[in-house]
Amino acid sequence: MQEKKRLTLNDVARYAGVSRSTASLVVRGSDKITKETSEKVHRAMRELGYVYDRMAANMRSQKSNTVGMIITDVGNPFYTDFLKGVHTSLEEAGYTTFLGTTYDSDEKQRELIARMLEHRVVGMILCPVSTISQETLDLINMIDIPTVVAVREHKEIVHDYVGIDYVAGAELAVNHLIARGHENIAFVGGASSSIAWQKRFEGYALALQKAKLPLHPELIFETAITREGGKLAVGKIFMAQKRPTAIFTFNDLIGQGVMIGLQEIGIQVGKDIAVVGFDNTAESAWYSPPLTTISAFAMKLGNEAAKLLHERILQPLQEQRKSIFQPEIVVRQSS
Amino acid sequence: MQEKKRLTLNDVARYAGVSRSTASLVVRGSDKITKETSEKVHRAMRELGYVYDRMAANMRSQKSNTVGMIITDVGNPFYTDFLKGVHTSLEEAGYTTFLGTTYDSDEKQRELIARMLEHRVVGMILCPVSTISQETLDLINMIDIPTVVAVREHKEIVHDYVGIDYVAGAELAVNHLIARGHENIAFVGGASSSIAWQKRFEGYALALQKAKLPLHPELIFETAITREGGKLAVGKIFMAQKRPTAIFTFNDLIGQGVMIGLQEIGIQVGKDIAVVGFDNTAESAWYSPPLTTISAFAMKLGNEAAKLLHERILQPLQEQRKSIFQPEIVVRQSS
DNA sequence: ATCTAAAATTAGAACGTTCTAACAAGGGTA
DNA sequence: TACCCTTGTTAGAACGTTCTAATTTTAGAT
Repeated sequence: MQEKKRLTLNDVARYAGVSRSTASLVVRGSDKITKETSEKVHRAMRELGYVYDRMAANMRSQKSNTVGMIITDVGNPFYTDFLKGVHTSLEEAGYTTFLGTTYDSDEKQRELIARMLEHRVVGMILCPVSTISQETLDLINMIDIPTVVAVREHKEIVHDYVGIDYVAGAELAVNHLIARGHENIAFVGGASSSIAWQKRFEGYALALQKAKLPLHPELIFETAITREGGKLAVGKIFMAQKRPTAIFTFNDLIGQGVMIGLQEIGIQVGKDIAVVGFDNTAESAWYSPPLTTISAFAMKLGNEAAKLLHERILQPLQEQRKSIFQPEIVVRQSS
Repeated sequence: MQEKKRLTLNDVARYAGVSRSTASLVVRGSDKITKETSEKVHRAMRELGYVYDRMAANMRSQKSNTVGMIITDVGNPFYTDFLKGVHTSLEEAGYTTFLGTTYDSDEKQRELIARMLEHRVVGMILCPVSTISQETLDLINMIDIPTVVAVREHKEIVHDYVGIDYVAGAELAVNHLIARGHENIAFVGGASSSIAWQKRFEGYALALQKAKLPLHPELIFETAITREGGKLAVGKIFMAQKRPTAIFTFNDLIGQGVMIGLQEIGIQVGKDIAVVGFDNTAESAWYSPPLTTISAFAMKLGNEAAKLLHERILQPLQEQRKSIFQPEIVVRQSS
């Protein structure tokens, strides 16, 4: 089995009758090269079937055009929307992206960050896991390349941040329900240990307080962040003494699960009970009834994250930036 | 602004009092290294904050652990399920993955393949766009690294293939509807120019033929492959003289759109009319009514693609393999 | 002590590109 | 003619690692 040697710029140059340096300038599209030389070299590349070795180039020039993108879960529509936003923007700007998924594991996240750094990415977009250990926090703050943290804020992290105002979003949702005349509003889903939960809870409590309504702790239900979790919660909700007339859920996924659970026991969503979600993932418009929700602009968020990253790569020394979107409520038939 | 020089293995070696070669062996976990030396070096790395340069390593050793993954659309749940399968399996096997999305553009696909090759990926998983130009076909067949083509088969492509038997799947769906007593079964969605459509159509026609039922061309509707497309089709379906009592859709996305469209005009899915989808994406179980569908095992498909790729990387010279899953029907309330 | 084989370490070339600085060719000016 | 400037091209070092082959150290046997 004879090893066929890899074609290098040297081979191309020899074939075209120029020096390797010249060939190198040609592949990089330098304007110091005559048209004829350029054509000669391009023809040689074509005829030999040359493939540029970007790794060698990157290693020599100490540059790269790859960025790392670490998200939580490709199964969660919010993150896929976000991913889509990031990825299309980055691609437009000419970057190639490494994908990493943590599945909310702190250790996995550390591992992925390390790996991205070893690959000499030129920047990183990071959706942190929900509960970060001190060790990981230190690692994140030690990252010395442009990095944008997205979706989950953490005040001790020094990098740029892109996210939405969860407190305002939750307030918006609960205000909407209050305006519809509801007084017993449940808050369903998520884990109270995560910052994302705490922010939403803050908005929930704030809205009740401003409307001078009591906060009933027995109307707070924690669940797994899946449709299944939402569906299972329905049973618990109707076990409680205090029956809610409206439900605000941690996100759309859970909202959808709750709606299904309710329908299964014969409760009509939008009529017997109101449900409001959070995230505005694409599917929510397509449920029956369509789910009222708080738009988190996942894709726009992704675009913005990519934009911030790109700008920081071009200008690494600017001060920390935070880009926080104001959520909007999308009223549909579920409430 | 003083440039701080990058830390290299040389620095680590000097600090630890060994040679660079030894340090190199340590980072690679060679068993020829004494425990003490290894510890010395590791301590040095930790204390200096050394970051391994995998690109330099890859370039010297002419190896790499990155693979390219080119899919059509992160917005399509089938592909995200598939992506999840591929990605988790690859990660498990120790690869780092580049993500590329074509949005079904032939040119974009060519561009992405070229870029992946330049990055010296060690293998590639490719979901081809629906209509491939000859130029792209040639490019794909010229790829000289392990490559697995997934989801869309193309008989002229020489690489390994992972997919499902679309003909059998469509037949399964239509048989199910026939068994339920339906005779006028519409086939809705997709573009007849794509192979994916033709295969499904073949199964659709075959099932009708075997049941000695006539095929009504006026019951075939092409649409965009989105929920919107499915919803819009509903109007057209009821404009036709021949009213179907059952609808087989190109995929779940369209099936979901069709269901919503039907419900909006007051038709009860599962009672007045039956709908069967294709793909079995996670959402379909969560619609109301839950959508009967053909399971394409998107995630399993992804796992299998990753497995085939891994095996071919380890053994490049084996003959072409095709792994074709037999679909299964998942009967739910929509039919 | 001496020899030998095995084990651990090392020097220096190599990977395929880019970078630096130097060189050659041509054209304008004095 | 000599000089300089500009434009295009090039030789050889450099990037940070691994590889090959050689060297040193260690351990066991005599």
